This record gives sequence, structure tokens and C-alpha cells, in this order.
Amino acid sequence: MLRNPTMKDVAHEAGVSLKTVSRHVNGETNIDPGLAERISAAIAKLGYRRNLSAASIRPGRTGKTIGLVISDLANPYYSTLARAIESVADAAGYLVTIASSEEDGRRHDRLVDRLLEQRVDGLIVVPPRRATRDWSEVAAPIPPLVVLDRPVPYGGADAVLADNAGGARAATLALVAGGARRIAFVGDSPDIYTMRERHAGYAAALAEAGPAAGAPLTITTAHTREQAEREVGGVLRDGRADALFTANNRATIGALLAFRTAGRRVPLVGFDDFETALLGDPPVSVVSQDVELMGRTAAGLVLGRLNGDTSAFATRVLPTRLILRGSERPPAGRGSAG
Amino acid sequence: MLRNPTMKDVAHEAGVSLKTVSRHVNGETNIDPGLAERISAAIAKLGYRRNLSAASIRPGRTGKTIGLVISDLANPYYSTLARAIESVADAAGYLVTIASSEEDGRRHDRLVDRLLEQRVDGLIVVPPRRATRDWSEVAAPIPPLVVLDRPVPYGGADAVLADNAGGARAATLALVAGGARRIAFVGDSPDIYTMRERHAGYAAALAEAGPAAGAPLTITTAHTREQAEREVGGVLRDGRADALFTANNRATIGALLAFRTAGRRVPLVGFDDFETALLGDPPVSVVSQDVELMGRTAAGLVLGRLNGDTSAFATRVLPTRLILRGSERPPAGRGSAG
DNA sequence: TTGTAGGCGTTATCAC
DNA sequence: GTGATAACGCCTACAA
Repeated sequence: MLRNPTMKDVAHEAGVSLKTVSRHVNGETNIDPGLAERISAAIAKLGYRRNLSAASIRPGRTGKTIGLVISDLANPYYSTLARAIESVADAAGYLVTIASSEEDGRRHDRLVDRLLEQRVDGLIVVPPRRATRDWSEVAAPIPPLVVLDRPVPYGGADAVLADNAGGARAATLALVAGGARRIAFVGDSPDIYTMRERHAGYAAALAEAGPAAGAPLTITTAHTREQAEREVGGVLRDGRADALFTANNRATIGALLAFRTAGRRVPLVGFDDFETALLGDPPVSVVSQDVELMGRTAAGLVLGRLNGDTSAFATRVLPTRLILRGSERPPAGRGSAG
Repeated sequence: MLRNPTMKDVAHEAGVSLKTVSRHVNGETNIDPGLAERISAAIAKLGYRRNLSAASIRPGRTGKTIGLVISDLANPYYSTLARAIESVADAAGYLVTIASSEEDGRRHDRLVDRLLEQRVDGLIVVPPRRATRDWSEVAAPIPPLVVLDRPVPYGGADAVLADNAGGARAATLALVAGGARRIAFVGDSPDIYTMRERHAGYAAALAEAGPAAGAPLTITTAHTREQAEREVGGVLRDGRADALFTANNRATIGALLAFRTAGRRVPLVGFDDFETALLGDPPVSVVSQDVELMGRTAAGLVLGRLNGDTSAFATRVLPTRLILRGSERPPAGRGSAG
């Protein structure tokens, strides 16, 4: 088994002291060209690679790594977020260690602890729906922390949120404008903060629109695409609703599948854009979040703190955008296929 | 600025030696219950967290981290891969540091070097199309290395590949069976290994099928969804082809958009499944790779090597699956909408 | 069962 | 400009 060559080996090979090698490796200038040459040769000969992990234990030095804990890296929303964060981090010379909590509180906590023990320079986190960690009880020092998709549970972190309520409100109002009178909310559990917010926006829009818009009809059991499909199938059969606000991607796609099975559709606006929304017939209207911007904002906040920004912790709420493509209106004739 | 408490601080607080704290923290058994109690109290009081980064510089110890370099984390293919790898790694106590090369050779090399300097325990890598790194010239020791989506360029690594040629062949034969006589290959640059393989499978199928299947018609300029849409639009207008094998996800979706614009479709089979393939009219037939299995296999190989597996390096080729959903057949009447 | 001495690979201090 | 020497936080001998 080969050992990694060290500065000591290089120093010995080049016939200089360890410190001189260190200087050379760290690009310091005060160094004799002749020695530099010998050191370079020794490095090449031995295949020396510096050990950043060892260097990072010195006070003032770090591993230049940011930790990211999300729910599920395979979810396009989170992977887009992760990509944006990684991109900003990389440009600043930081690596990103990414872990998925699967919305499990204990797992989330375990991963956060592990990252803290690994001494990451910063932490970006999407707390699970039933968060167990009380950040205010975590011993200092804690690296710069940014919370995504949730309001900050304590005073020592920044947060980045989308305007979930506002987006949901806009979507619902678009359906009202299309003439809908019984709009159903199809979403996941209200344990999830974003779901609560989106439902609040939906309810607010109905209240605003007055009696003509009808009473709320709330479905919160669309945890998976299949469940959403089943729920919407039921709604289509019994005619409980004449329009749908689908509160996340899975709900939207489940609804579209139910439309296809039933051979007819009702007006629909979904939360979160998706790649094939344009392929729908009609194309699918959505509330779009700028996920990349969220990621870049979060990464920027962490890097800012690392660069000495000591301004007050704050929550940034990013606007959403309503993209109307046609599905918010009723079918032209009598129920054409969705 | 607060300093992280160290074992020394804990030892001092508890009135024991540093080594005893180390034993306690590492869960060793030979320890007096009374002292253990005092140490636990001191840890809680000071908010001590062990420094894995420091511990990892000892010989025989590591940071328990695997490095992953892919092209683009925002691409569902890679994020699924990353998720599977992370999942297996986590179960074994490893973190995963993920970086995107954006198919840029220099960037890829820079990231790999950084991860090596960070002393990751293993490395999983998707080399960019124009790889610059010659692994056989990288100085030993190199941690266990697994190459994804590409044949291994040197003898010191394992590889995991999908059966790209076989999948493409099956897709093309399905189109032939549907009666197509001029099947176009719509894909990205042949600089990309998987594209070359898929094209080879396509060409092989045509050769097999004999003169009735017509001559190859190869389009390799579908780098983006938009370009694919444009190319396929042209094909539909001039009638050069009566069926399409779209060699990746972007090409498939671009083709479907072109179908929608033209108001008609031709038989199509795409490489790579996608979430909304079922929503097509007809649903879209695809060659599906088991991306999760690829990820789990790659992670398993690395962990196996870390656990002392010294068997010969090998390349694993995972089968693909042809999923026929209807789009491989011609439209029923005269060109209904796609 | 506990403590002391030494070293892991690197960087910082401070003489020369 | 260069090089001993002492940290950094932790762990492995080995001794008590």
C-alpha cells in the first residue's frame, strides 16, 4: 500500500526545509528561483499532492466546504436548487457536500450533526416537515446558516422563501377569472409549511372573489402522483369541483393523468413549472418559482457571512410568476381530452 | 468570535486527561462510570462537538467522504444518479461531495484535483466528452475510482455503463416492426461516447433489418431541446423520414414539441424515460435505463474497494429496457396530433 | 482503568 | 531568503 507523499518527503528530496516547500506550494513569492525549481522537480517526481484536509485543522484555515441538507436530491426542485448553490460555491472556491433527509427529522438532524463535526464552513438546510432540531439549543459556534423554504425558527440564521401564498392566490384568481365556481385545492399534507402557505393563498383568493367563487374544497391527501391521480379522478366523476389548483408538481401531473383517463379536463393551474408543461393540450399554466435564484441567493448569503457580513439576519421572500398557457380556461366545446 | 471547544477543554473541565475524553467520545468501554458521567456533563456544558476533520489526518482514519463529479446536477439523469449514490454512501456512513463539470474538461480536472487534495475516500466520475485527464499519469495513490457512462480509459478503475447500443438497437427495431422505412437518428454530438454507442445500435438495427428499413439518416446537431425541435420540424416539413429514434431526453422532448407545432406526428421511440412520458398522446415509448441501479452499483463498487475488495477491475454493463407505450406505431387515421 | 509522550501533515512565529 | 520549532485537534502506542 502506497503512502501519500508529504511535504517532508518533498523537502527531503529537494534538499530544502519543510517550510520552504510550504512556501512554494502556497505560492509565496519570497523564494529563490533555484530552490523553487528543485522543489517543483521533487513534487513532480514524488507525485506530491497537498493535503487540504490536514491544512484545514490550522486555526484560521478551513476545508472550504459548504454543507447542504435537502429532502430529496432526485426531486428536480431540489436538484435545481443544489446546482445553483454548487455553482455559486464553486466560483468562490468552495465544495458542496450534499445530503438528503428524506423528510425524516432524525435523519436530518443526524446529517446536520455530521456536517458540523466535519467542520463545514456554512450550512444550507431545508428543515423536514416535522423538525426536531431546536437551533437555539445547538451549541455555538455554528457556521453561517441559511434556511430554505421555511421561516427561520430562531434568530441566528437567514432564510430564503418563495412567495407561496401570493403565487397560490394568483393561480386561484386566474381560475376565478376563467369562470370557475368550485375550485378544489389539491395538495399534500398541511404539515408542510409551503402547503399551508399555498392553501392560505388559495383561501384568500376565494374570500376576495366573493360568493361567486364558491366555498373552499380542500384535498390534502395527494402525497404522491398516484394519490393525486386517484383523488382527481374522484373529483371528475362526482363533479365536486369545476376547476383545480394543484399545489405541487406531483399533484399537477397526477391531475393530468386523471384527465387523460377520464377523457376530459377541467381548468387547472399548478404550482411549480415543469419541463413538459408545454406539451400539454392545452399547455399547462403554472405558478413558477425562480429556483435558481433561490439557490444563488442562499449561497450568496452564506458566502457573504463568511466574508464578514455582519448585518442583521433576515428573511428574503422571492416573488413567484404566474404563467398562463391555456389550461386555466375551460375546454372550448364540450369537454375535449386533456 | 467563539472558538470551537476541544477535547483539551473538555478534559480540563471534567478534570481528566485528554485521552480519557477521547476514549469516551469514541465509545470505548474501559472507562469508569463516574468519569464518564463527568465527561458527559463537561461536553454538554461546553457544547463540545468532535472535529472529524482533525481526526481524519491520523493514519488509518479518513473523512469518510466520497467525491462525485458529474456534468450537471440539474439534469434529472445525474440527480437521480447522485441520489442513489448518496443513499448507498449514507447507509455506509459516508458523505458525498458533489461537483458539476459542465462537460468542461479543465473544470472537470480542477474538481477532481480538488477532491484528491481533500483526500476523499473514493471517487465516482463522469468524464467530460473531451477528457483531458490521463489517469494513468496521475500520481499514486489514487482512491478507489469508478467511471460512469464511459469506458474506463485506464486499467486502474471500475466502470458502470448502460447498454447504450443494445437499447438503441431495440428501439430502432421496434420502429422497423411498426412499418417505418426511413428512420432518422436525432441526437447530440458524436463526441459523446453514449451518442456514438446509441448511433452504432441504430445503424446495426438498420443493417439487420435489411434494405426494407432504408438507409441511415443521422442528425447529430440536437444539442438542446430547441435545436431538436427545429431539426425535427424540418424533417416533418420535407418528409425526409417517416419515423424517429431520438437519442436522448432533450431530443425526445424537442421532437414532441415539433409534433405539436406541426399538428402531426410520426412514430417515435426515445432514449431515456421521463416523468411525463405517459401524458403524451399517444404515450411515449422509450428505452429506459435503470439509473438508480447504476448509481447503487457505482457506490457499491467504491465501498467494496474500501472494504478490501481487491478483485480485478471490471466494467459492468447494465441492460436497458424497451417500454412500448404506443408512440412507436404510426397514427391510426391520417396524421392525428402528437 | 487512566495518563504521558509522540506524531499525523500542515502552517505560523521568529530567529538566522 | 531560509529553516528550526511549536502549534492545530486528535489518536495510537506504551507506561503507570
